[in-house]
Amino acid sequence: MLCPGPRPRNAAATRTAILEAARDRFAAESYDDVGMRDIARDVGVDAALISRYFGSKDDLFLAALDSCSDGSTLMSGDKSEFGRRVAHEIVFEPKKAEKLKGMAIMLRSIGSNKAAEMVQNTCTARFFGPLEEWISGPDARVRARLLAGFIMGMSVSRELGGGSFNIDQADCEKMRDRLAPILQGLIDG
Amino acid sequence: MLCPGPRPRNAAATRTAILEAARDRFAAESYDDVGMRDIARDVGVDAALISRYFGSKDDLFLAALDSCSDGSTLMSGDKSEFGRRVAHEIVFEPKKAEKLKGMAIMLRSIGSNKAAEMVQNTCTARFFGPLEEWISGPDARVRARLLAGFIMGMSVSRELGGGSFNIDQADCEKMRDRLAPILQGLIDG
DNA sequence: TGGCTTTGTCAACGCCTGTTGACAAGCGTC
DNA sequence: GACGCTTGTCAACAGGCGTTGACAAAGCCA
Repeated sequence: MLCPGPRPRNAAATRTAILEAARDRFAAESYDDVGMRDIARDVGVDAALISRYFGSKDDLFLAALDSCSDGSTLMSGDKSEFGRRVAHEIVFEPKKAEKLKGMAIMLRSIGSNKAAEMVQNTCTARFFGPLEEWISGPDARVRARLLAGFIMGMSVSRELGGGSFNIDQADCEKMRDRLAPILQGLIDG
Repeated sequence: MLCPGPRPRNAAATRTAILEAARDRFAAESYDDVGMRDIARDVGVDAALISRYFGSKDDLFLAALDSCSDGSTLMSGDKSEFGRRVAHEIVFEPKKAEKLKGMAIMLRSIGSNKAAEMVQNTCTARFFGPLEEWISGPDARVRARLLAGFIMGMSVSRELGGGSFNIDQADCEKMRDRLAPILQGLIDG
């Protein structure tokens, strides 16, 4: 998306472009691996401009995290179909789902000392909390934690497999069909 | 464990001490966050010595990973008790379990570009593979992936909660009791 | 047109990193 | 004791990082 010639003067558009680039970068690489100059290059802008618009790298990271849709989008739709729906997304639409970009960012940087606290706070406020409320019923907190753990765990498992589960289409369907009732069981109580 | 005065001349012991310190560091912090000087300070040695003994930081990381007991220790014991045993360890003995230190290292650094490939290879060779073999039966690969995902996911979930599940003792027991049959179900087929 | 603010670029700073080669001291052997 | 190998230390390097302040140019307003 880089164009020759000077960048048009449009602060709002530039700011948005930076934020989007940051979101993509942080969803694909860890906090430490993402450099201000990388993001700047994506946008076609000087790295100094990011500092001016967003303050520090931490602030940019938080802004990127906040700009993602929260876990509540995961909870939209029929509650009785949650298991099948989420299992399908996990197995067949790994990161295409824009709704999970926030989770991708958190998973990427959970290991980084500099980002851990920000990630934990965001996760509690925008993922664990809403999920727990939405589930409701007895032991909601326990079930929410198990649910969140399983969902994130499958993402990690795929990541550890090098970006895919390394199984064929038929096995993917089997995985989905095994996963769905487990997730649904945690929803139903 | 730092002593005043010069370090006694004992290459083997020093090498071992470096390896142990590296293992602990990498299990607690990401590849990027762990510095050669940090490890050196833990051992009470100069950072240059690590380079001489282990080559590069990558080599040290791999050596630390290799020195951990592999996933097979997770599979020791009665297969029919796997669910209860592992669920208990996950909930009540998070990282005390030395047997999971290798997994801790992998989880810490899975997000880092520089460590990702090493982690993926190690994980496949020493965790996914053995688990898949051990499970056996129909859809072993699918069940192994789900199992591994769930186990790791609970570690991530705890990490995202700031190092604990933030639930009381009674809820911990409930979590264990819900987790156990799910894991066991994946073992039994 | 002349000034003023906004928007973006550029060069540089200080800091931290992994790694290297020269140097010092311990220790066994002749 | 003198040699030589081993073990550990020290200082320095090159490279990358986030951030800063000075500067250039664009657009707006009088």
